[in-house]
Amino acid sequence: MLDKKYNAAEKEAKWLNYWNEEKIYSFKRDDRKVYSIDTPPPTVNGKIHIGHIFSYSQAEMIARYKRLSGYNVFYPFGFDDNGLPSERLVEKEEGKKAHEIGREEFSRLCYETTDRYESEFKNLFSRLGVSTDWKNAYKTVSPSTIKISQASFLDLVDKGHVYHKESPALWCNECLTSIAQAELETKTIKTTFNYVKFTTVEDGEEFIIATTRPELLPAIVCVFVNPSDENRKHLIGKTAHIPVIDVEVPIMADEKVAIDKGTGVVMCCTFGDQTDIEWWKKYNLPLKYIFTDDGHINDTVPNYGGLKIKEARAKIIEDLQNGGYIDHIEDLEHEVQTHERCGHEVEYTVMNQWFIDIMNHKDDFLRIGREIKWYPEYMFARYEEWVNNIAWDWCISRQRYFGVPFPVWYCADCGEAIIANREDLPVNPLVDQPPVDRCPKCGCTNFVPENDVMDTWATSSVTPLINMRYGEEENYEDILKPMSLRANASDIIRTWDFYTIVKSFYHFGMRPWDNVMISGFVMANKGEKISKSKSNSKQEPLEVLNTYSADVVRYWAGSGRLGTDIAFNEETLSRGKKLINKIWNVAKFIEMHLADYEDREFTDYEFIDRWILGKFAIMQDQFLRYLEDYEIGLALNTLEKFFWNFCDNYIEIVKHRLYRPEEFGDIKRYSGQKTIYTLLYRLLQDFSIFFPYITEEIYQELYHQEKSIHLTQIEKIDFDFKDEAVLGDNIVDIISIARGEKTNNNVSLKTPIKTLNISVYSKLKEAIEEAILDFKATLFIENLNVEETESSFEVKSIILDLEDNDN
RNA sequence: GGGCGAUUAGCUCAGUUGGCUAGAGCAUCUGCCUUACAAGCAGAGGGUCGUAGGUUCGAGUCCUACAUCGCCCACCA
Repeated sequence: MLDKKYNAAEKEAKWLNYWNEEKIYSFKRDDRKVYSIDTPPPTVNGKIHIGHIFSYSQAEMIARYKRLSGYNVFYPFGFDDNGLPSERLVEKEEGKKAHEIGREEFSRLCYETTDRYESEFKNLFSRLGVSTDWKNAYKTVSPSTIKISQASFLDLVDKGHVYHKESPALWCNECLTSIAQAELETKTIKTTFNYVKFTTVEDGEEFIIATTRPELLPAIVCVFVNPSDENRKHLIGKTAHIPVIDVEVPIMADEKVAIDKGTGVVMCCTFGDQTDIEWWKKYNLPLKYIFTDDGHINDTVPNYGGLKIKEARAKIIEDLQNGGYIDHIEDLEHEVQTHERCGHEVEYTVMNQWFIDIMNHKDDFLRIGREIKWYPEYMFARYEEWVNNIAWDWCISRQRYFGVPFPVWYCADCGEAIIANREDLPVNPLVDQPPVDRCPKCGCTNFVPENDVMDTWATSSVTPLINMRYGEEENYEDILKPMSLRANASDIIRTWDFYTIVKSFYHFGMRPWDNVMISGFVMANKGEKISKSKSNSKQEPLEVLNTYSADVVRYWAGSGRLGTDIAFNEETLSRGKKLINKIWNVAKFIEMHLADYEDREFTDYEFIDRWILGKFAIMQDQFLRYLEDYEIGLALNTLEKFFWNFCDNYIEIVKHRLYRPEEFGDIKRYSGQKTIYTLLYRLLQDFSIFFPYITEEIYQELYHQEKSIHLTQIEKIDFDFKDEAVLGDNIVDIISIARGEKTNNNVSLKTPIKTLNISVYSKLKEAIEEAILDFKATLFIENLNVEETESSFEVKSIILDLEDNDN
């Protein structure tokens, strides 16, 4: 027997435990088709926020849908505990910087801390009802993952897509590491635009350069004007004298200078921005690098050495002003590039870095991107735009500690890079010996290890390889190449999706997955994104789960259109709560009427039963079509709408027949029983995608043919009652009008109708005659007069038995 | 500046390839204890579908322009 009230907390704990013990979601190879999902390993940086709940739920529902559709679902989970986010977490918890703690101890703390958070994460996601096989869970710093990540590196080395080079790279002087273009976040800051007077050495002509970064004056190597700039092209070929710094640099011509921007004269420093690097390469300019790694001016710079970058800026402006070299200063608000992990402005540095070639294969990445089906389709445009706009190869080395080490040593004499052998992986060059005794180039016997570790994306971009156990003897390469689905939020299209495509193309020459499903964001308030740094997410996932139950939270997470942002909305949650409650109550009602029910072949359905079965068939068709397009929210909406109609109209009509067999006969009652038995089962299956807990509870009480409702399969519909679906709706319309009449008279719906006069088209008349007992019982009709008309229908008059109501 | 999306009832949102009178929930108002459910049920009011043009027999839906909001990118001279 179902309980009178549904106690969500108790039941959810019970079934979660049951699923774990019975291994309901475990993955085993069998002869079914595999549907595989590449799930984002959440970054282990301390907090799961409500946004995770949202986007993971959506992919999870697809896993359940595919399972119900008969697929063998491969749905693993991972934790991204590798790299800078974990390091920052540990630094924050310890209140110390990594270099103060020491490399070895720091790594130990990273492992310990991430382990602790991962078990919390696991509990939270399990609680949410994530139907993953935890046996296949991975971490991005485990030995097996390091092995695969290093193997990926070796494969790319073999294929010539990796190079090691001294090259300008983006540098974060807060995190003390190089970073990749994808890790940049733009930020608006207030600064000043300084108009500095320069002069030509040849004839002392004054010209002005506007700059926001005067501290770069000591790094100036050249001045550019546009060759077609009529007012300034006479400067080309002359020499510029730099005030205060007192150096001379050539004035050159380049088309890239915008005549109307600033003063039309640009200084080129090494390096202030992307264009500087381009010019530096193009014209083979000298290198004057003036910053230290931790954001100071180099000691070699007179007067400014040792100052922080911003201090130097202030001082040089002051010096320029004192010397009369400032024409004027304007306030300016502009966007700067910052490191997304810490929010600090990035600089450029030149050092030895490992790069993956991106620029030479953009066309391939676009082609592969087009082979993948993107849901919603327009998300492909974001990918395409990103690929088209990439300006750098992918710098994968990080001057950090906690991550996948490069399997590389260098010859101490000649610098030749020695790469590990594949069979020795995983290796840590800081501990392990190189695979050769002598440098193959110069023959010396001294080696130094590579200190850098890999970018965290270098590893998370191989999640399909991790999932397929790439390079292992027992692997899933045959079933996961490609995987069926990648699911993630729109913010990591440019990183996770893009880099995974890059790697998959280089390793296998093919797409990593067939489909990509992109979810939107949870907004803190309308139009305000939840920010990692601002922590403006007011809803703690665990608290929300405790308050509303997992099923209800999933109702919220499953609503809305795919790819569309959503706000955390109490109203949606209370609507979900009501729906859950209604499911419970109707199940109780149905259980009550199935006490003597035995399932057997039966085709002699009553008209009203055929109506609701026909309505269900139409709904189910739409429902499944939405799910095929990964439109969870629209599918749920369709299902929900049908369900309320089922409760408020069908059940209200059929209940009389169920309660009073003496009046209607056992066969008519059985028809109703069979209908509610069939439909509740099918509804539970559909709802189980969204509400795994309550559907399991009801299924186990009422049906329990399988070990779990989540192991059942949606069967094809073998009935076709399209005509009844339309005619029945018209009958319901008439019922609604008659109910309205009662309501308008402020009387109970039980009030008898003395006489109901209606006129209806002939087919509807036949239907009403067929459904006459149900119809009359539902409205408490004493006398019914049905007139026939050409088309349409009308309620002519309703005479209520008001006296009866007074009793 | 470039790309993408959004704009529909007081609020949150559906509205599929153009097709009868534009829908739902919440909120508001009016009723109803009805042998599952008052956390319920039955009703009512509420919209010139962002603006202006265009295509069409017909436009919330397609096209163009504009406005507002959001996201991503570029912009450090």
